[in-house]
Amino acid sequence: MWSNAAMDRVRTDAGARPPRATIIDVAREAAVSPATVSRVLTGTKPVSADLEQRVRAAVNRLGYRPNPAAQGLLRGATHAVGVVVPDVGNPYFAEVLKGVTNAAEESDFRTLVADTGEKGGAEHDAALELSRWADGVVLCSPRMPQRELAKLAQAVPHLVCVNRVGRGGQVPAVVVDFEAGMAAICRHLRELGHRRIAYLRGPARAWSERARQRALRAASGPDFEVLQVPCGSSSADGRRAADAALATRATAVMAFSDYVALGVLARFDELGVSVPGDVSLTGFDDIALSELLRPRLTTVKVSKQDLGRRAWELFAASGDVGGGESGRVVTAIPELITRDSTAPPATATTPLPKTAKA
Amino acid sequence: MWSNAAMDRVRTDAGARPPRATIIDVAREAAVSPATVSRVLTGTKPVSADLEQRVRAAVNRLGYRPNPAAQGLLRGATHAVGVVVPDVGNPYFAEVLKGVTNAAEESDFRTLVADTGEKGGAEHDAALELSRWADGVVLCSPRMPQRELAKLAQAVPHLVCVNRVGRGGQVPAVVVDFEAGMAAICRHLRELGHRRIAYLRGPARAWSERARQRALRAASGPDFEVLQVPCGSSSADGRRAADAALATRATAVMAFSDYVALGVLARFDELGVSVPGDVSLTGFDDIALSELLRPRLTTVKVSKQDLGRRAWELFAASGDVGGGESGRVVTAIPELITRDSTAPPATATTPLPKTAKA
DNA sequence: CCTCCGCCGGAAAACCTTTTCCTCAGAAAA
DNA sequence: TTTTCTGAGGAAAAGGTTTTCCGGCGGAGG
Repeated sequence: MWSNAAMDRVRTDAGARPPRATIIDVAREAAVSPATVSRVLTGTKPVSADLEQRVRAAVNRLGYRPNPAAQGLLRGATHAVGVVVPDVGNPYFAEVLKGVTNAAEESDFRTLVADTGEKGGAEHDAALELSRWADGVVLCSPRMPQRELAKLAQAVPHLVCVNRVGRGGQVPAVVVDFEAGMAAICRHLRELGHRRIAYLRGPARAWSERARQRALRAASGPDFEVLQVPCGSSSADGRRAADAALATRATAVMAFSDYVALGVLARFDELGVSVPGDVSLTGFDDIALSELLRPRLTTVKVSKQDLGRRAWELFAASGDVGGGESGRVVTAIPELITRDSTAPPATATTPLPKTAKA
Repeated sequence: MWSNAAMDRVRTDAGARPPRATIIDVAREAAVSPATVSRVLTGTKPVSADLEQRVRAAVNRLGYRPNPAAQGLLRGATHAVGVVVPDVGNPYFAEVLKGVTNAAEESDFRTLVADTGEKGGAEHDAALELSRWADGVVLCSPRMPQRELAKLAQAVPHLVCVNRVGRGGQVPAVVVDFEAGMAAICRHLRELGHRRIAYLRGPARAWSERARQRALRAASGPDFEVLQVPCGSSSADGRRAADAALATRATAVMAFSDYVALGVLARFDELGVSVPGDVSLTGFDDIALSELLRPRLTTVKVSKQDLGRRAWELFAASGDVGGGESGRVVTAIPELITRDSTAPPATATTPLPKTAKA
C-alpha cells in the first residue's frame, strides 16, 4: 500500500513543484537590480525610501522568501543546529531537545534532530551526517566510547556534548553533577536508616556511571552497603531488573533514573511489594511524571530544558576566537526532591538517627 | 554569563572555521575533473575503474563530504522534512516525531523540528518558515482554524496534517478515528453499568472534538448521560479539571487523553478518591506510561509512531503527479485496551461514594 | 564656476555541486 | 582500411543569493 515506488520518486523528482519566486523576479517586478532587493531585505546598506518601498511591495506581491540553500552556500553557514538523541520517546531527551529548540529559535536557528534509536554505533554516523547540514551538533550520547568521541570532535566543527565530558574537558559540554546527585540520595537514605541498598546501574558504558560509582564508593561503609544490580536506562529495563533488586533483600532501591524507576514501580506493584512500605525507591532527573506517580518519587531534580538551553549557548559561544579555547564544561548541580517513595525501613526496629558506627 | 555578544558573533561570523575541502580540491588531488568526482560519488554515469579508484582515495585523504547547500541549490530540494509540534515534551508528539524521524532516515532525509510551545498563533509561522528549509512539512496542530490551515496548505508545497483534516480532505492527512475510539470507550463503560459519565473535553478548538462529540451524542440516551467538563490537553489541565469532574457526581470519567488522565489520577489520589473503586477513569492514545501507572489505565490504543511514519509516507507519495490528486486521508482505527482503571460503578450496590458535595 | 567627496545603485563575481553538451578515442562493421 | 557508432571524461552552465567593485550623480567647499 505504501509503495516504495512512490518514495523513490520523490527522492529524485523534486521539480514537480511550481517554481518559487526568486530574487530576480522581485528585482524585475520592482524595476531594480537584485542587489538592491538583497540590500533592502538584509539591511546591509541603506537604500532610498522610494526604492525600498517598491521592493517591499514587490516582495509581498510575489510572496518572495529567500532560498536558504543559496544563502547557506554563500555564507558557509546554515543557521541550523543538529541534535543527536538516543530516543526522543524518552522524556528526558525530549526535554533536552525542547530546551535546545527553544533557545535556537530565539536566535532564529533551525533545529535538526536525529534519533539513533539506542543503537550504539549509529550515533557517530548521525552526528557526522548532521554536521554536514548544521553549523553545530549537540550530542546526547552517554555511551559513546571516549576514543570515538575524540575522533568525532575533530571532524565536527562545533560539537557540544550533553552529560559527558570528552577529551579531558577539551570539548564543550553541559553535564549534571552526577556525583553530587548520588551523594545526596545516599545521604537521604542513610538518614532514613537504610543500611542495605540496591543500585540499579545504567548501561555498562554510560559515561555518568563513573561519577555515580564514585559517590557510591564514598558513601559505602560497614553501615551502608550498596549492592550493584545491572539494569539499563529504560523503564522496560527497570521492570526487568526489579526482581533482582528485590532478591538482594535491600531495604531501598536506587534507580538509574526516574524513567527506570517507573518500570520498577510497575513491577513492584505486580509483585505486591509496597513502596515505601516494604521498600523505598529513588529515581534521578525528576521528570514531570515523577510528581504525578503514586507514590510520588523521591529523586534529584535536573533541569533538562536548561541542559539543552545551555548546550545551545555553548554552541553559540564557540564561534569565539575561531574555536581557540573551546574547552568549556558547564556543570549543573542537581537538587534532592524528597517525596513519598522513601521512608524509614520497616525492618529496623528503631530508625536510628544518623549515628555513624565508624 | 551567557552573553548575547557571544551569540551575536556566531550568527554573523561563520568563517572562523577552517574551510572544508570542496569537490574541486578533490578533483585536483585526483587529477580529474570535478564532473568525474561527482559522477563517482553519485553514481550517475559509469567511470573507469582506474579513475574511480583515484577519486575515492582522494576523497578519503581529504575527508571530503559534499556541501548540502550546493546540492540543495541545484536540485531544488533539501532532503529534509519539517515537523511542527505543539510540545515535544508531550509523549504523544514525541512518539509521532520519532515515527517521522525514523521513516525519514530510512530514505536518507533529515528531520527539522519546530516546537511551538502550545502557543496557538506560532504554528502557522513555524510551518511557513520550516517550509523554506524543508521539502515538506508534517503539521501537528490540532487547534489551527480551518481558514488558516487552508491558506497554509497553499503556501507550503508538501503539507501533511496529523490528526486533522483540512479543506474537506484536500490536504493529505493521517488521522485517528476519534469517533470510533470514543464509541468504544462509551460502549465499554455502558457495559460496565455506568449511566452518568463526565467527559473532560480538550481544548476548545481542537479538531478532534467534533468527532468525539459525534460519538458522545450517538452514545447518549436516557440511560447514558454524558456531562461535559472543560479541561485541556495537558496533565496539568487534567489535574485542574479533576475536581469539576467529581462535582458532576458521575461514576466514570473519560479524559481527553492519557496524558490528561495522568493529571486526573494524581489529583484523585490527593483527594482520596480511589480508581476504579470510587470512580472509573479512561484515557485516549495508550501512551507508554498508561501501562506503567497504577491503576493501569483503560484506554484506546493508537500507534503514534505509525502515525508519524504514515505522515512521512504521505509526504513521500505526494511527489506523484506534481501533487495533482494530492487529497489523501489515511485513518487509523484505535483499539480498546481494557485495564484496571475501569470497573462497574460502586453506586449499584452501595449508597454513594465519598464524593464531596460540592 | 570647478573640483572633490560621498553616497546610492547596478553589474558581476563568488559560493559548490550537478548535469548537459561536446570532444576524442577506441572498437566494430563494411 | 575506412567509416560509423559507442562510451568515457572534460568544459561550462545553471541554480539563487550576497557582496565587492565601480560608475554616476548631487552637494559642498574652494
